[in-house]
Amino acid sequence: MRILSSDVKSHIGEKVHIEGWLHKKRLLGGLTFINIRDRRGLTQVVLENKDEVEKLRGLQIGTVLSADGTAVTEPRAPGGAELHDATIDIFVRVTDEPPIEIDKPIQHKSENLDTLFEYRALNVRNLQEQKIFKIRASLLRYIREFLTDHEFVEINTPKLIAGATEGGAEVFKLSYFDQEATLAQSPQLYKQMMVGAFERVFEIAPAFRAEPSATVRHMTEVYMLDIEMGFVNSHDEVLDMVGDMTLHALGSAYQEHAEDLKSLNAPPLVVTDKVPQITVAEIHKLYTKATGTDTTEEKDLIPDEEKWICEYAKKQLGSELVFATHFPVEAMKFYHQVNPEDPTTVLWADLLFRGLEIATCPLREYHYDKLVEQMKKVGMDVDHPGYKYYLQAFKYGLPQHGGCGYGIDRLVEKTIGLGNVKEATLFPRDINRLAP
RNA sequence: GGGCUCGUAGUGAAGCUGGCCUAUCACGCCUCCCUGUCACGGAGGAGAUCGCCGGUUCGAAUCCGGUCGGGCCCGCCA
Repeated sequence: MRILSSDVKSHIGEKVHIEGWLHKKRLLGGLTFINIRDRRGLTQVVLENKDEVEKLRGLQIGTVLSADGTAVTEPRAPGGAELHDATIDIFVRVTDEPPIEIDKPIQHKSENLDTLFEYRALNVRNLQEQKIFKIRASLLRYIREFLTDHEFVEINTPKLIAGATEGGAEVFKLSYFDQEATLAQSPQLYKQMMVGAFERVFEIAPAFRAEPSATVRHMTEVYMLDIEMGFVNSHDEVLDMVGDMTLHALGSAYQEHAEDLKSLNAPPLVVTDKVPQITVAEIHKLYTKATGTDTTEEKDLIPDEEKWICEYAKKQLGSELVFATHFPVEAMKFYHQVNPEDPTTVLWADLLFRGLEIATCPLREYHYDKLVEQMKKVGMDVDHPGYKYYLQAFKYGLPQHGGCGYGIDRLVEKTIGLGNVKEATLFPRDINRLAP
């Protein structure tokens, strides 16, 4: 019966059987230590019998094996327990020398990220590297937990779609039998349609962007959390939901992974009970005053401004999370709702975290006639199959609604304090990389 | 797409104002020694036509041109 590494200490005095990968060997002459890795971590096994050590001759790290031995308490052992009088049994012999070392910190210097991804299948065997993806899984779990608790229904929408969905980002085109199809840049239109059925929906899925961006914050395939909620009376209701969800996910992950985050040099989390809001116009004003670079004419926030306002929010407001609200109407998308109290702005906010935009959270235009008008204004074909089914939902009744498009990769990157969104992604896709 | 920058054993780096480079170091690998290691330690060893092509030169890892491949910033970006 196999037991796992973390359970060895609860079987002291018993003969136990463990299975895993050879993670490290240290031969000290008459005494040999090996570390066996399983899904929980490492077990130190002591081999004193020369025949057992000889079984490992020529075998490399990664060899799959089992060990049978007596679990003993040993203060000198990592974790306080280890296996003695062990015999080993080899399952899979690995004789090729691995191209990278996995028992030492994995290089994350930007110049070496290419090597990181080249050997991704191997470097996630590094215990530190694994933590990134366990934390990612936890963040997703807490997000699902929060949304489910708030009566959101998780949906799945198609990624193969007919023609252009919207202006903006470039789409990937592909042949679909005798038609042309595109890969979805976002589930935007579908999630809005589903408000008509479920009121509250969310989806966690990849989105595809054919932008030739070569930066530390862009990929061509990104994991998006999309949320949409109906019957909202104000933009703040949406921002509160997204803000509270983020606080729940971050707070819980920071608690669950306190040690992991510390060992990854993640910065301590500085947040308040509610995510503070600052208008874009105010940010431009503050930034211009502080740096001398005039951004008051910009319609969006420039990258340096995003960094600056996050520093400002942390120092002045005690929060590393901040909403930049009221984007100017010049930057609006056809489905955004113009601010009824100030037609020069739209009810659209971006959630910024540690210097980076991680979510965009607008209130939608929900009146059929107004929406059609806004679409026609930007030259969209409302009869195109990409839009006509979307408009059906509005024609037959959608309440006021809003939501967000939320970059999961960016959230993970910033939570851990990594420098590049690709480091938070197992198999990143960018202009140059399509494999592994 | 524009600008800048980098390419040297399996990995990470040094050398790069030309010759002392027959290319250095660390980790990994191989052999041997070592009974408490945990980035074990010690002795020895193998492993690189210095991304590729061409040029300048008596001589190129080093200078020049081209090319291929990375990276960073800007732009683009539901």
